[in-house]
Amino acid sequence: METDMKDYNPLEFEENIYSWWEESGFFKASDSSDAPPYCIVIPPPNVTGALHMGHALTNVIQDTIIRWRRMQGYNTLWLPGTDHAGIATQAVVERNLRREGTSRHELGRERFLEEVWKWKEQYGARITGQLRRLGSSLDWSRERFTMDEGLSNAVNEVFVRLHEQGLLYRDNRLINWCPSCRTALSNLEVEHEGHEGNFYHINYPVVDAQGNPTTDHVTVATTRPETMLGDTAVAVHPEPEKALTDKIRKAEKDLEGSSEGERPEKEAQLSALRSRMEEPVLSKLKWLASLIGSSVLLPLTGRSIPVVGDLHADPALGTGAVKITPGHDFNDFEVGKRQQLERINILNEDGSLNENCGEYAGLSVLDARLRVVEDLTAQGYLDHTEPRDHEVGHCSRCEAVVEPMLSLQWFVDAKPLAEKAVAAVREKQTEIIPPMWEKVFYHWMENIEDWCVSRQLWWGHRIPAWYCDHGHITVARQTPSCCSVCGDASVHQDEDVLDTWFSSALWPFSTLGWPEETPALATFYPNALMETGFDILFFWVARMMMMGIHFLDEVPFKKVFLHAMVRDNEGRKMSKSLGNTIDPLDVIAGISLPDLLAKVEAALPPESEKESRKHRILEGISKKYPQGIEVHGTDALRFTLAVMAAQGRDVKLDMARISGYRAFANKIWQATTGMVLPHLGDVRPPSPHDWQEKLELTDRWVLSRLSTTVGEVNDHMEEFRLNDAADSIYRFFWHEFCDWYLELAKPNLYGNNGDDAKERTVAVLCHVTDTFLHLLHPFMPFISEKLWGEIPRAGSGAPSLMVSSFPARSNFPSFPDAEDDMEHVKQAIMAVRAIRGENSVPPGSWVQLYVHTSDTHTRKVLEENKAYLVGYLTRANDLVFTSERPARCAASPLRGGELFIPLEGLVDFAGEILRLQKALKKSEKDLESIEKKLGNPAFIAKAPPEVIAENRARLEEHQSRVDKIRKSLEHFEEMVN
RNA sequence: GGGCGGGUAGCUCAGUUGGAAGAGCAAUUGGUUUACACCCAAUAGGUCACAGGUUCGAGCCCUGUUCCGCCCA
Repeated sequence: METDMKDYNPLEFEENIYSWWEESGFFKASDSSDAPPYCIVIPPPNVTGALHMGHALTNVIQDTIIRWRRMQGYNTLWLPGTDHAGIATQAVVERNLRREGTSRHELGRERFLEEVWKWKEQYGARITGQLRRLGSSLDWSRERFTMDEGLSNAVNEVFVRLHEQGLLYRDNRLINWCPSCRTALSNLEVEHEGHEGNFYHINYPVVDAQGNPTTDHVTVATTRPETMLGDTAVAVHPEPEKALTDKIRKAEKDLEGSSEGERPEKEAQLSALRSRMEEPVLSKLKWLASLIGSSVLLPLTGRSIPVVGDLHADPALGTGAVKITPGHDFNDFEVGKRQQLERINILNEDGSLNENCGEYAGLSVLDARLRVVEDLTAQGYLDHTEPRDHEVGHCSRCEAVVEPMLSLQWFVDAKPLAEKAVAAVREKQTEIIPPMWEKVFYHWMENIEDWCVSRQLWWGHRIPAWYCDHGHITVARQTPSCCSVCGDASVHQDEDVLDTWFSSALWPFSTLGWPEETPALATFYPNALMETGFDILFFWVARMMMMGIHFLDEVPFKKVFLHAMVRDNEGRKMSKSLGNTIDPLDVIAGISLPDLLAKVEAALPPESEKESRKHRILEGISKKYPQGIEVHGTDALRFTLAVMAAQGRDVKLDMARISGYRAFANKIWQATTGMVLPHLGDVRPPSPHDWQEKLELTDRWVLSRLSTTVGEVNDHMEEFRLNDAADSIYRFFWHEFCDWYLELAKPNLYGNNGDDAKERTVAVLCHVTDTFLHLLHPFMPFISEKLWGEIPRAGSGAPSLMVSSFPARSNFPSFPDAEDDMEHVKQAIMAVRAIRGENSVPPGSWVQLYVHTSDTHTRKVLEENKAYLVGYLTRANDLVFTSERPARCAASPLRGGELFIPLEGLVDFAGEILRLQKALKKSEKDLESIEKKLGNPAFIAKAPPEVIAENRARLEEHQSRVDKIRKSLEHFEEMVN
């Protein structure tokens, strides 16, 4: 061994190894292999972002699965790429332009797009760099970007075909509008949040046949009084009495079937309903119904608007009358369609009030709200106000309040597409893991609404639709020379682009060459797996399913594995504006506190540039990482994330946990470089199979444990239980191989047990290490590759661990008898250690061991392994088998015997008495519970025989333990007296 | 309002058809014996949120209560 391998320093070799893998072409998949295909396409990260821990988690899970499958002999393809992320990217570049004192409008479309491409090149490279640093074995020769030519063709093709099939249309409808991004959004891009607000009750005077206000009025209530400027009707229920009667009947039935706990609430609901049937409420509702067909005066505007009868007005709620604003409310829009009401748009694109609002034009929504309320009060129209929380939609990108607005946009008719996707999951053509997400998937898909796909942006796939001066639409794959309807040559293309998710929906097949019939597509579609966070189940998975099935008649992937969200250690979602995102690279390579602070500050979005908030965020970081972040290496981070892959919804990241697994990596390094490699020559030692006849108990034991571990790892991986696989690996290596086998091997390696013993032990060490490194590789690719490279092997082997064969269960023997016998040896050693520890026997002093046993097998095992029971592990100089209890001894029960250590002269006996009393108490408690169980006739009658037998054996064992400890205590008591 | 997930050791979390409560970190005591102090040995620490139920047997299944979180409307 060279000296530079003395310490585990991951930064010294991780990057070099990655470059070597990549240059050697080990990541490349084949389009023409006989091996079974296994393909994962990466969920493309946002090109202008930087990867955070969430991305690290998803990539580590995918890479671990891919590496395992590759080693199993699959033709694996893990396809990399990035997403152009329309709104997000455009916003970042625009912000940068503002800083430079210009804007996209000043630059013009073409030059602006050049700027965005520059950003894309710069930040795209940063992301692929991060992916490489995480060890991701991606086939970089197939890297894709959603706006590549091929993928753009796929987008056009899909747009045109959907249009031809009548599944994509243009319409003037109510959409979600972000006044800050100045674009339409889909429902999914709006996040709802509760806000404190007021419920304003406003009186609309009834007008007579001549159009003059009367003294009567209809009261409506709203949390958004400014929208009244766009009201075009007031709706009331045409048959309030009947509606209430139906509701009461239903509530009564509901009450009958409800549980004790629900009862009070249901009773309250029922009595509230009944009170609506009492006077004067009922008369008031009936009077409202009688107004249908007449009109009310809309205050502040001078307009008269009709009173319409519509079931949307609920006689059980409020005044029974509701204002209708078809231009700015989704429910009202539907009422407006039914009642053929006028739609008035009251907003400009920037969210201010437009010319339809008279004197309020130009005000922001919030200012208008204040002014409207002020004027209503002054003019006596405001009945009263009460506080009320209401839901407000926010843009998921910029957090601005989203406004429902009338707009001409493109929509996908999603229902028919969704039906096929639901069927595919029901029929298990695609399996969702964990299965609890199936329900969520079904619920969303079965209630899916049309998808608004046009965006008023410049960055993205320009909509392949052209308009002529006569208002005709031409949708085409190539730029048309004239209108397809009237032949007019004056056609111009739609200015808008498509929703980013429109192109990501095609990702599982557009990346493989579709619509061309490529060999890659034939080989790797459907993909084997889609692995991603549950938060984009709808954005990605659902839409990929819809598009994949629709255009290729086959599901895009056979399995969907959804992992948890990474949160900070307070359980908050990682977000740049909170400043709690961690760059995985900083965990890998470490970062000083000043550097970390500078980095976080630079990443904070401009909204956080307020000093106080910024200060708070930075202070939090200083508190959480007072020393910055230490070096952990990629392998430690990967192992931690793999262990955390099990969690359902949240992963709270704990730096101490990562350090713990770095210690594991160090342990692997130390054991391999310090205990295994130094004993290997230039030639690989023979396999333990060649030593079959001469294998000792300890050898057979460790080989058997290894075999079990191999089986467990494979089984857990099949079920996507990465955490259990990682745990098996960890426990075997540290707590079985290192804690026991390596220690037990020392007499053979360093002592005078002869060449055979040494060579045999080296053979086992080499074999176990080699196999273990294979198991470890998918989880810790770097350290495993590095150490494996140091083991001598025959010339014809694989060039790299990553392309060698993963161990299968059948390759190794299992020795159940050795595992059982080994327990005798371990038990005896642990007993000596416990006695020494608990009695504070001076570490330097040597003791004598006595074992009393009448069981011949126990005696044989201990005798044969006597060499391990004495010596440095126990600091015992001899072991003597005795038929009698020696005097003045500490004692410990063994299975099938008892162990004694004379304490005379070493310590006083008080400690030993205390120790025995504690042990007795524990054993008695165990014994009692087993006796109780076996004493129960029902247990004997009904429990399976093997469970009964197991408990009988335990009873016997505990009984004997208790007897032995009691005798020892008696012995001491006699002695003391 | 509808739905989902969670409450297990001081902390972060495992616990796969119900059959002896686990890991890591932290803690206490002792230890540099020739792989490792990123270590070794020993020890302590849990009414598995609460209340019922099913069962021979419940952390796990059922019902209810409560607290936390998320999603949808």
